[in-house]
Amino acid sequence: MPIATLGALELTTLLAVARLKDEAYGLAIRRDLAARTGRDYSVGALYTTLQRLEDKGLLTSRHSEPLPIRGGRSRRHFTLTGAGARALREAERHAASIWAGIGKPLRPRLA
Amino acid sequence: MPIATLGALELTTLLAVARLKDEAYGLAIRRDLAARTGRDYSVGALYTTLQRLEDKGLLTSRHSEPLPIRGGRSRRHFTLTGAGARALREAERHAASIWAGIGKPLRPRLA
DNA sequence: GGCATTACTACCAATTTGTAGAACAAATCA
DNA sequence: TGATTTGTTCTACAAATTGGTAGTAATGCC
Repeated sequence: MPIATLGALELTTLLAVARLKDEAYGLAIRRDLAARTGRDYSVGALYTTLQRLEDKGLLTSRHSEPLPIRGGRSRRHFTLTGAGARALREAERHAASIWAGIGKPLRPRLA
Repeated sequence: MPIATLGALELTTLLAVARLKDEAYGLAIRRDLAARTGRDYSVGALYTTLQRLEDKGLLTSRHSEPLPIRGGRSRRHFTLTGAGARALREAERHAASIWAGIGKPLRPRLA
């Protein structure tokens, strides 16, 4: 069996969680995804993915206290686990590896 | 219509073709993939992918003359099309976008 | 209380992706 | 000629990932 390789949406989602830190809950992640990728992922697609990432041990979640704002119900906050961080480093290495040796015009600047 | 997003193997394959240039034919691509990714893709997986990429118009192929070496039968050589190059640039932008804002600690040695 | 808003769950459908591996083809070598 | 090497084609499938819909829950506002 392969080394549990991440799907495209899984990687994007994991990165969104890493980026959003304390603000990493479902709908915020969904907004981040939309902004980054230019497309809307359905609510179902997102939560399915988050759940799968948690099942794989790359994320954990906890429910927050409700907030005193309109619609401020409890949010499910996600955090990277150690394995999640490792998976990202692994993904990074993989990206660097497959892009290596590709000429400037086609090469990404991951700065 | 979204610009037919590339699968993981499709992207890796496309990059291998870009890198190998004149030496981009089936089995050489397969060796490159193995070296880059650390895993062996089956012959079927590779040619299926190459065929898909050609169907999508991202690659073209032509058969070479046989070579005067042992087992030197005609090879099917692949080249990037304009659309293929564009797809790579698109993939590059996408990668840059999803990785943007991710702190150094998660992206250790990025070439 | 009733409504709009924000958020998550459950369940299911469908597409995409990757796989195996045998068969076929053509070349040199002995 | 027959063995060996390199290379491609085919087919049919298995599994993983992604996408969608509808429903439920909690909150403040009026």
